[in-house]
Amino acid sequence: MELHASYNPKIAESTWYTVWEQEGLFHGDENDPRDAYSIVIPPPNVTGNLHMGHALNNTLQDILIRWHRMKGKATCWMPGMDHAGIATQNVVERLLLKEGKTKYDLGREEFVKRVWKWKEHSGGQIKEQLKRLGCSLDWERERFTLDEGLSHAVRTVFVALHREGLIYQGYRIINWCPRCETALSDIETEYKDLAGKLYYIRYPYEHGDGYITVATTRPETMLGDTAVAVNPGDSRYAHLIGKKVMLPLMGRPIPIIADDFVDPAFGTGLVKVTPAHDPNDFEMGKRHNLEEINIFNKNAIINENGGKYTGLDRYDARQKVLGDLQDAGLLEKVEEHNHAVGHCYRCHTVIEPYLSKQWFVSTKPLAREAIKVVEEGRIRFVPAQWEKVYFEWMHNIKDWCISRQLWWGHRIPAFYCQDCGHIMVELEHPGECSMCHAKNIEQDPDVLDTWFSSGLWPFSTFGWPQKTKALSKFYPTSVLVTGFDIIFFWVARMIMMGCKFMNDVPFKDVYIHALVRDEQGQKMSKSRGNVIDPLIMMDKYGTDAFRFTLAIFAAQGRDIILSEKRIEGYSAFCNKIWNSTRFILMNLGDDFVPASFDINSLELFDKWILHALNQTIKKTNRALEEYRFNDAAQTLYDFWWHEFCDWYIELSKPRIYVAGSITGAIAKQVLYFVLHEYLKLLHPFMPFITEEIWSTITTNEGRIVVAPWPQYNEDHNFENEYNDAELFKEVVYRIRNIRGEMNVPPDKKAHVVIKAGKMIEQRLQEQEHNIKLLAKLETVDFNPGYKPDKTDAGAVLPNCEIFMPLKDLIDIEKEKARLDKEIVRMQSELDKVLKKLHDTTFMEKAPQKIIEKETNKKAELEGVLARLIASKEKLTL
RNA sequence: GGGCGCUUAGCUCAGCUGGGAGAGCAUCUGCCUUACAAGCAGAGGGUCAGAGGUUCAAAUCCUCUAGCGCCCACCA
Repeated sequence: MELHASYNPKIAESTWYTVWEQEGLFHGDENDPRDAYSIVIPPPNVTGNLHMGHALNNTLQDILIRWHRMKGKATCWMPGMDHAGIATQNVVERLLLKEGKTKYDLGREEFVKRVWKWKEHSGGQIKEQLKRLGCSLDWERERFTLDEGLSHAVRTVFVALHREGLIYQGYRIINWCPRCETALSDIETEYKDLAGKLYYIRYPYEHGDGYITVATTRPETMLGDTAVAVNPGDSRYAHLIGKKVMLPLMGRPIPIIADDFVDPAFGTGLVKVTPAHDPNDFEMGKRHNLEEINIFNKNAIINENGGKYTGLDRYDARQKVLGDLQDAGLLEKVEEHNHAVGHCYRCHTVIEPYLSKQWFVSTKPLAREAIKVVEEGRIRFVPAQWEKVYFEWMHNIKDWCISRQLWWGHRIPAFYCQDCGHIMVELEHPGECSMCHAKNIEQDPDVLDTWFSSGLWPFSTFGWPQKTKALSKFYPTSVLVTGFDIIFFWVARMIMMGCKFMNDVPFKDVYIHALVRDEQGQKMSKSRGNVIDPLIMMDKYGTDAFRFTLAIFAAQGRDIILSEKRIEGYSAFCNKIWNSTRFILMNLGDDFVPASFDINSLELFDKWILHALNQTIKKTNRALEEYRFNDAAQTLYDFWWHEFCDWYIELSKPRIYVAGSITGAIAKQVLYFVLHEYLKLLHPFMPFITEEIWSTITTNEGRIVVAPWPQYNEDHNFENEYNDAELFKEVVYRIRNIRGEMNVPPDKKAHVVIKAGKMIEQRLQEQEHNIKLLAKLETVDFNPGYKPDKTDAGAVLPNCEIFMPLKDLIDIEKEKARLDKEIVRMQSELDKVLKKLHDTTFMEKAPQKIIEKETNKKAELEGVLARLIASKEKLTL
């Protein structure tokens, strides 16, 4: 049993993942009789590279999965990727552009082939990166949203919803990205407040002199105006209703109509109505039977309906229109005006409200059940505040535009008879028209919104619509771990689809974690230079340190700005674990055999550390149960470094250094036991280093991946011993403090005298050798009647006093200052306590327990203070 | 226009159901003590954004204010 002199993460990280995978330890077996614990991965885009968000998201999932695997659950973590319609198509289009080609040069079939090729070639790098991160995914089950099985599930859902009337085709205003050349859903449009302008334009009356003035932010759309509207209650314009104005530039008479939508207080109270390019105007157009004139082509270039502006880009058209209006004296004024402008969430181009025929999901009926399951607590959001966000959106949900004019994605299973126009929605190509039996059938060219298929992810991946064993074993999944940014896109859709098609919730908990700010994460990071690449971090500090940092950062909150310094700090922790293990192994000896130990033979600090370990197990479990990853990580950190290493290991040294001693044998067993148990506790956070060490210290116990999770042990509950040890630690700490403050270096021989009552004296006397060891003392005297000398430095504890005779080494002024500081601190503590105890309402109303506590504190502080003052007086004599 | 979150040590952040302010890094002092200098021991540093309220007691609960950030919303 031997380890290298310092921890090199690269060795463990290059070894273990392959072993785990080869041994099939990550596979979730649907025939496993044990309780299931399952998670589906939020499928990363095939375009993806592991970024900080993925790293956090998957680290947390891996912690949960590994934890439950060790707890003996039948665990399954479903891996896979998302074809990511727009995002992926954009990437490949960009690649083509480098060859000077567009997708149209290739044609649809060839283009899609290219995307597949690209996907096979480079799309899988994130898979390797997830392995690098240590994610214990069940790769045997890996799925892709566009694979045959999932595509079948998508068609099945589409057809079923269509049969029920929950999917329909409609001619409506949707959000159109002129760059991606596709429709988008409402939530795929990001609104940004931009500084724009409000243009006041004069529309002359059709007959006679005069004009009215309308205000607009998008003057170019006037080319498609088919009316001007006023509020029916607006007395200023009542007389105009029914009259006509002449649309400038186009020379077309349009009516003035009355509609409640118009806000008399905005602009002039007169609104130009462009039904084809504004959702409100569209509604108004419907109410008033207005003509819908589409003036844009799919690239937001003015089409043949735009008169002389035909062929101009929307912004060029805007300038030209404004110039012409100006020349005609029809541009009354221009005001600064901030307003929200929609942008494509993939390419950030300004979207255009665009009238077109699209497929929609009628979401209200699906939302009802999805709301209910959360209300009833069948799905729980953690932190709970996100339920509110969820409800807010679900209650106001609007129909979901699911058709995309892309080539990469699930082709919509709607088939059009070219002869009679009949529309058939079928799982497979119908062959002939079910109405006229013509064979001239064409499938809808559009594909489905990527999120349509991801909405089925929790059940489609397990084989649905087949009734597979895996599906019944692992659905509903146990928890979904994701960021709040996709609650609407994904979480809500999964809940709706799961409830609809599985008749059950897709997951029981939704853990929403914070968002990590990364290079994409926005403005702040780049300028501040705090961009952090997970792959570089893993390279520099090791995966375990990186994961541990993410976990300890994963407290509730919204933004995480990771600091590299902290990762570095926790890499030191890895080294600490490594070296402390090395110490243990060096000292166990070749003949060491792990064995259970007799409780009765344990010494004080054995019991103390077992008690502390026990508490650590309890706290870690509780924290993980509540998704408080940071608390769990912090608990594990503190225990190992500040309890086990700082105290237990140090105290074990004299015991184990004596060859063949009984006390040494016990200490060795305890050292081994604590290490053995602790590695398991740490494993979900740091899979690699723990497996590496585990493989060295165990035989015939299998991999730590599947080792039994430590249990809280009632027999290891040593409250009294724990308190005794804490007293001892306090004494050592005080002596060290004197040494530090009075500049007594370790090589200077030092002595202390402890003055205490019989009980305390006896307890400390038992630990005399340990006090000497840890405070580096020559001697410790116990003398209840000790009269301190002027040259003694002292410390006062509630139940004992410590003196360190310094003779000529003493610096009286320094010692005075040290005591003064202590006196001031104690005095202010005491003042606070006295204030409470003198407060009659406090004495009346505070719980007895608190009063007792304060009373004890008072006595304690008074005693300490009196002795401190006495010590100080001695100095001045 | 609604809704939400954040503001705690120089920096990055913890602090669950209200009862003696914490971590990592940085800083200062002393140590290469045979597991670890990626270390050991000690120290300094915060009227917990501000104001008010509830309470015997508030970093913690409530209200308001300020600053920062996010989400939602059809005001041209």
